[in-house]
Amino acid sequence: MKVLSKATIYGLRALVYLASKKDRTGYLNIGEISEKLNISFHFLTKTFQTLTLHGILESYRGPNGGIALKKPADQIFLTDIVHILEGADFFDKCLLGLPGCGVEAPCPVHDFWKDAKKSVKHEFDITSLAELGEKVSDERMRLVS
Amino acid sequence: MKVLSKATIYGLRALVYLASKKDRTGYLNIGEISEKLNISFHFLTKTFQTLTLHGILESYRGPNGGIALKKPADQIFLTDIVHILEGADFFDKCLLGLPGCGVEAPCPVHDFWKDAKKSVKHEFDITSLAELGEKVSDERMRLVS
DNA sequence: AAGATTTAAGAGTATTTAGTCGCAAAAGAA
DNA sequence: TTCTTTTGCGACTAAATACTCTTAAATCTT
Ligand code: SF4
Ligand code: SF4
Repeated sequence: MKVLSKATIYGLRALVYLASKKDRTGYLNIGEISEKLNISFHFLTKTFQTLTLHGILESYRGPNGGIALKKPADQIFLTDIVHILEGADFFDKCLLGLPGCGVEAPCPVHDFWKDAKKSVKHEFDITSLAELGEKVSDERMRLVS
Repeated sequence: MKVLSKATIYGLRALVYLASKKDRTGYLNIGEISEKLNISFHFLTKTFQTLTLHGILESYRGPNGGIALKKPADQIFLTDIVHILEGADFFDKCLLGLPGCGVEAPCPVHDFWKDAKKSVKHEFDITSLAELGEKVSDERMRLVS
């Protein structure tokens, strides 16, 4: 049950890492993040650019530059990230790949799939980067293999 | 939230179609299925071969040959299909792509993701091809765009 | 036995996703 | 001004996924 692309996975891991460093002020260096989380620097940079473009991050070039969350971490939710990195229709996809999920005649798995999506979406809606960041720092959950 | 590959999607659609034709006896022609469901013949054939190899289907060559379910449709569940076509670890994947889901230190989304997977798995466990096939024939739900 | 039908199998191609590289642009430091 | 640091951006390469095509093997029909 792989639901997220690598770009989204890396972006999320990096954002949670960022949120877990809430004490540190200023910008966080992308090179450092990519090293700590063992993610390709250039690949991560591209994802960050997308997030910057969409108002999740703020970036700054030059010495001591880097990225920072543009809003408080408790105001950024998984749904926001996923809609940006996977597309606005992320939660509107048919399990059987049929077009126009929900709008036209439903496919035979409709009955349970619409509920499953709804419940996952709800979790994504209420889970903030702040919450995940705290879990990482408090309960030493891992972000890296 | 795309969770299934095209091979699995086509395979499932075809199996449900097959189950919906429970009145028809003998083997069902792959060419007919691919035409009715608008799926590439050769692509579908390969998926069917995998399913035959794993005891879901029975195939027969020559005139009036084709495929048929090897077991009654109410004894084949979505979990069976998905484990064959997507891999036995289908329900053991980390949302953040970390290895060893559940066995080692969990990732920060563990709390809700393990429940989400469990509940989807439960639905896959109890949903049979017979059930889906009946929905297609009785309630004219669609299997094709 | 010869020919037609239909699945099996494997090679080949195209598209998407993932990852890499090089250089331009912004900003600070010397 | 010149050099260094660091993000922005586009081109390039690699790998995985999604098809497509050709030929072989099994089976029936005549
Ligand atoms: S059925 Fe469920 S999955 Fe298929 S189209 Fe309707 S909502 Fe989407
Ligand atoms: S956390 Fe959830 S998703 Fe991540 S490894 Fe543990 S169970 Fe898997």
